[in-house]
Amino acid sequence: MENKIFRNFISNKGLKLTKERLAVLNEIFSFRGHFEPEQLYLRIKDSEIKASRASVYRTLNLLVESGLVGKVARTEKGNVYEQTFGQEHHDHMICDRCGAIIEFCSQKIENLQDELCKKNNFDGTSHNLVIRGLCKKCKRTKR
Amino acid sequence: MENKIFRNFISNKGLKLTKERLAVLNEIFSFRGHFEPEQLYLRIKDSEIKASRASVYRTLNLLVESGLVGKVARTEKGNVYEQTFGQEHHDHMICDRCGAIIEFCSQKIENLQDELCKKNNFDGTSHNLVIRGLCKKCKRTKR
DNA sequence: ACTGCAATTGAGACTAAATATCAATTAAAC
DNA sequence: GTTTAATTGATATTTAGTCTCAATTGCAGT
Repeated sequence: MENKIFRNFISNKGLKLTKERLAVLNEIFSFRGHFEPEQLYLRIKDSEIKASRASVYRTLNLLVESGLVGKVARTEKGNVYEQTFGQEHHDHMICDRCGAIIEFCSQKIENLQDELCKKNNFDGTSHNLVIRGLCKKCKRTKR
Repeated sequence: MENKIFRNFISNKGLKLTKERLAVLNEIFSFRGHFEPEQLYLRIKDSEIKASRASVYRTLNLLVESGLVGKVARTEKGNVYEQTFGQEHHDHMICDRCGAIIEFCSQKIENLQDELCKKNNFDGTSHNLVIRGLCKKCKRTKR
């Protein structure tokens, strides 16, 4: 399914469907959860159909543009991504010490956002909410 | 006022109140709005009491720790900061077409976030909410 | 299937933000 | 004033991500 969407996206943009791009797509959709580009590259480097670090980064940008992948956040260490196709919307809490990511969703917050958009005459299409602080574990071992 | 808070913070941590640290503090509180470390360094480099790039970065971290300065976001180019002392908290809507930035604040959303943190045993210290879409003007002139 | 060609790849160079190093300096406690 | 640990600054280092460019490859047209 994501495969079809990607083919469509590529073709609409007049780009080429290369094995490297498919390798990146498949690797990302072979698991669930968050990932960083470098990790992704290391996985692909050891897989059947390989792709270089440059191609991984390039494809990642295409996938974000296509809507199949989303940028969760930019941390001290770099970008964190996740697949967005077929996933329910959710927001994130990120631990500043250990980097743990907690997902949550709140229909109430969504509703309030819609309300605020109306009030400001803004046609909202997406949003990104990140709460930072210390996770359960880290707040126990302060400092 | 921020001066006093900073002196307190420094003294409580058993650190030294150096002219370089004061130079950074004063430079930041001499204007309002967002800023990037490099810009800040360039301003300080040309001011009366100078500080090196390294000291600017080091002091910036101290100021964030003290709560006088907040990290607004981490962009592709680096961190963006703002003074937080004496400023009201706000979130942003960003227009995908013209880049317009609309500030808004909602106590209801803040409260819901606090609630969610409690529920997840998360010690939230800051949050960042960005809503993207089309602003008033741009949604009128659709495509 | 063959051809032509623009898009793509990969290895490594490059960029830029931020941190680390360490000898010289300095704030501040006594 | 002396002592001492914290701080500074010039520079080296790190690291995520982009750029370069010759070699390769997908694909449209025939």
